[in-house]
Amino acid sequence: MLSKKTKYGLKALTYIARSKGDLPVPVGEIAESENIPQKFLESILLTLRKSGVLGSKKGKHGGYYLRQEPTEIKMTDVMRVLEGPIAMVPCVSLNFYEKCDDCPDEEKCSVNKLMIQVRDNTLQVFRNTTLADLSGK
Amino acid sequence: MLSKKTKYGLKALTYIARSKGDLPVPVGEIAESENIPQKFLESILLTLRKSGVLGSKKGKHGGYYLRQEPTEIKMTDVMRVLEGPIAMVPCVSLNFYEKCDDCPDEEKCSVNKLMIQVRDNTLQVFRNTTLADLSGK
DNA sequence: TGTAATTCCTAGTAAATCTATAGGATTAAT
DNA sequence: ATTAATCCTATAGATTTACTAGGAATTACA
Repeated sequence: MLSKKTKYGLKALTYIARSKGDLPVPVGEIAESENIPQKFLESILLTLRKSGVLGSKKGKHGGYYLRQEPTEIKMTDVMRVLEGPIAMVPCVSLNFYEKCDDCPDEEKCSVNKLMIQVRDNTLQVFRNTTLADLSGK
Repeated sequence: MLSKKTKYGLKALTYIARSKGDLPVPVGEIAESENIPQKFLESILLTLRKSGVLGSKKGKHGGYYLRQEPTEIKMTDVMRVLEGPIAMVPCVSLNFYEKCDDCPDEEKCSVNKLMIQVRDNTLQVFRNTTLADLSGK
């Protein structure tokens, strides 16, 4: 299941991508428009900023803005920041690999084989989708 | 992330599919061989039985057995029993659909569109994979 | 210079979910 | 009878999720 954090994050990014003008977008505006608890959204946008997806400006007329064009912002990156590993098991994760403590031999593990397929298919979707696709730009 | 319940369940099913002979397979044997806590595995196999994937026989020489050929047991069914919805958001689930309480219009929701693609790709894998593929039979 | 509007940061908390464990009742083979 | 299994209910500890609280720091602008 997708966490609310990720869902809210994606909606907020979409909102920012669609917003007109050069002014950074304040959290309050996004929260109200997208029905997201403001304080929660604050913390989400903060992690997106720390990961380099968003930039921010403090103070009056401050807010958040995209650091790249929507066409350059890939879902693989966004999803990894918000949701964590794309793979369903760590032993199949490209960016967050971990060996299973049960499983003596990954090569022979039936779950491993199945989850590699799922990972590859999901990855294909996220690699071929950018924020521009989400926001219709 | 895949729950341990699902992971253990898949491993157990694979083990049963690979086991020779007509005798039902006792939980203790699977638990030991696959490094799964026995009591936990008991409850997992119980839900697989209640859902119709497994049959069981009580008492001495009892245990669990497949109710269909491995080639007939699809991952879509097994995953739905063990893990629940295949979709990452309820508003995109075929078998467990629920409207989002935030989102006023699904048609216009960027998350919705993206998750439909992920769902379809994942579904394709699970529909084309049976227990026979996992167990190498 | 002061005030309002914003991000930034740390901490905490209530609820849900996950991962089991406990203890026995029931059933069947020998 | 004894032994070896499944079946059933309850519960407990750990982790994660989804927030909330409170205020410090920064900036625009009157």
